[in-house]
Amino acid sequence: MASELDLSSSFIPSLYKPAALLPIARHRQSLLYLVETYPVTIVVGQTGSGKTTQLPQYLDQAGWCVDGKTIAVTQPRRVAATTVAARVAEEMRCKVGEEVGYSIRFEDLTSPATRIKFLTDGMLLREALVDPLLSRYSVIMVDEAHERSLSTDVLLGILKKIGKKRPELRIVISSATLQAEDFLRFFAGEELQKDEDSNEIGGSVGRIISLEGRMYPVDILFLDSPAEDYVERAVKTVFDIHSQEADGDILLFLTGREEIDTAIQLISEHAATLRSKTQSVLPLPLYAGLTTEQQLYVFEPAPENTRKVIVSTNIAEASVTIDGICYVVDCGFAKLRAYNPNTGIETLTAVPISKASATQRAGRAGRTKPGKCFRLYTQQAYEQLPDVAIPEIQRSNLAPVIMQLKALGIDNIVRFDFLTPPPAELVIRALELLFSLGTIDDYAKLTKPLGMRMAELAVDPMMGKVLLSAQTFGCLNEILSIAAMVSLQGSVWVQHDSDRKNAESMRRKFAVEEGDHLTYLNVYQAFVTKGKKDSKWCRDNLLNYKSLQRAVSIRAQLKRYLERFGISVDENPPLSTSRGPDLSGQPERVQRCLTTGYFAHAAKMQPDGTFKTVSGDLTLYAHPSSIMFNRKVDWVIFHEILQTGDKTYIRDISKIEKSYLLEYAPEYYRVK
DNA sequence: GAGCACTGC
Repeated sequence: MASELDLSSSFIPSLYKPAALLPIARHRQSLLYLVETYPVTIVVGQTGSGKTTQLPQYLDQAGWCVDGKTIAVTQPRRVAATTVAARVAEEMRCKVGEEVGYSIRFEDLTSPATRIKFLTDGMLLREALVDPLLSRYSVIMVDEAHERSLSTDVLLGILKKIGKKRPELRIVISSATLQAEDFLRFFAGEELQKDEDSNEIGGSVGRIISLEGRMYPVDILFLDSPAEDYVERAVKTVFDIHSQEADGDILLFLTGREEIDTAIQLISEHAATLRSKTQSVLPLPLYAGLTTEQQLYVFEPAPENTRKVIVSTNIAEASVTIDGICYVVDCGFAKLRAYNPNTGIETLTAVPISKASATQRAGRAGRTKPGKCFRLYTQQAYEQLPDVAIPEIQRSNLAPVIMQLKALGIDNIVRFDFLTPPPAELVIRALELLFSLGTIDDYAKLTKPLGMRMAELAVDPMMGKVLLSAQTFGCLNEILSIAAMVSLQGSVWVQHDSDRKNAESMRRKFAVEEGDHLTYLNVYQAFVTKGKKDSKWCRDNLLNYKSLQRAVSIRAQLKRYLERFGISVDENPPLSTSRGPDLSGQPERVQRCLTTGYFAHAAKMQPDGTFKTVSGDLTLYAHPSSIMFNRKVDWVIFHEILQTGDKTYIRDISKIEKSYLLEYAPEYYRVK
């Protein structure tokens, strides 16, 4: 899993530049002046400018942490928060957790001495639940804001609100060039003016400052005419580079696992035909679905006389940085998730990337010396790409976001100041779901205590409702484990293409007739008892050790929340599933309890083995990863619905009785 | 018979 890919400690030395030599050092005085003078500073800085590591230290030295205040620096990713903290701590000659610390879910390495704190932007939002004005921070720097992640966008809206109430608070936004003015305009509102003489933009609210990066030039090359098959064309390009260009590794961007496997295969086949005298080629896959060990190969130096060709998804665009890349081959596409508010279905499809993405991909070739980027599309096609991708907030299921905003005291979602407002249909759909779950009332206010508690739990609203119903069904212990397993999002089993049959029989060992949820419960129970939390036991059973460890942490955290609500968890009653002795009708309780949250995700199996939604207008397929794949059932509820290619799949499926739907969602199913 | 990338005290 990418989130567990923690390689940076071994790579810090190569990234090290003496701080005084970083381009940002020349701008120290101007930066401090801007932060001193204006509430908002937009820092445009390329890779290697040192903004993330140096600016917080300048601010600390300039006195922004006197009287016990802290500087917060947010990151969209956990790995970034921990590794940047480690580097800054080293520069400040302290241990992580002393003057410099970080805070991410399950790990809080901060202390009363901490003056610079790195944290995920999601984490800062959680802090705002307890401290709505984020009063302990004198400066809040939002790094990588141009990525426009869901939580970054929510955070920016919240910060604008807080800024009005705390004029002394300083907000620093780090952004790519393309969006800097949008950010400033957002914070400045109508007050922003453009000075035609100096071409400077600003007002009393803020200013933009640009820092040069430490990048080498990258030559961009386009195709003369469009490629018919970009995977084939990519492989041809790789070998053209190999035979005609100087030493240096190649990074090839494709959209997904299937394309990557095909390309690796083609490259291996062709490489075998090369004359033995020439330098050889080593193709390596990189995508989030690989295990950590498999991902680590891309960081190892290639053997002598060997050129690495890393074939990667978008993960190498921003999340994973590999040194030594001199050539980038860019297919021009990426798979993106989108949410259809009319059907409530998520889609995962390959779409053309933005100009900003294309620039970011090309930049991956210029980290160690001048490089080249081969774009597998025409310059004309490039000109037609959108400047930036549609932000997540405009293409996501907003139920969790709206629940969070309401918990932060923002009840009027329509009037909330978003950087880019989400489409009305998304907001309406989310409000409808929250209302049907009992999270909000007729006035769209969070209900007490249900809605308030759901917002505090770190799970999506449907599962939150299930957790908060579990006590009345007498299956809280089981639901806690199930909720933790479902939040692993499919990473319970490791995937091996080689022995698909074996994988299937391993899965069957844990399979439960009632469906995926109780199967997960079985796996979890086996892991904490028989498996003794043992990595070898996991390997033998093709289970993902790191994921299951994570499930243990998530479960413990959820349990702590529930106990804080006064809901006690009895760990003792014996578990029973259809595999074990059925002592108390426990599977049925779990099935009933799941229905209280997932009634809107119900489907009925047809004679041909496909499923139909309650309204009957959609044909759904059980995802092949489900225990319900190729099985006979009647009614089911499911966790997720996802359209890929021309089929719509449901995942994490459990059997229910039709009567449960009417019993637990009478309003929702009133007329049917 | 199959899946882009992230995240939550």
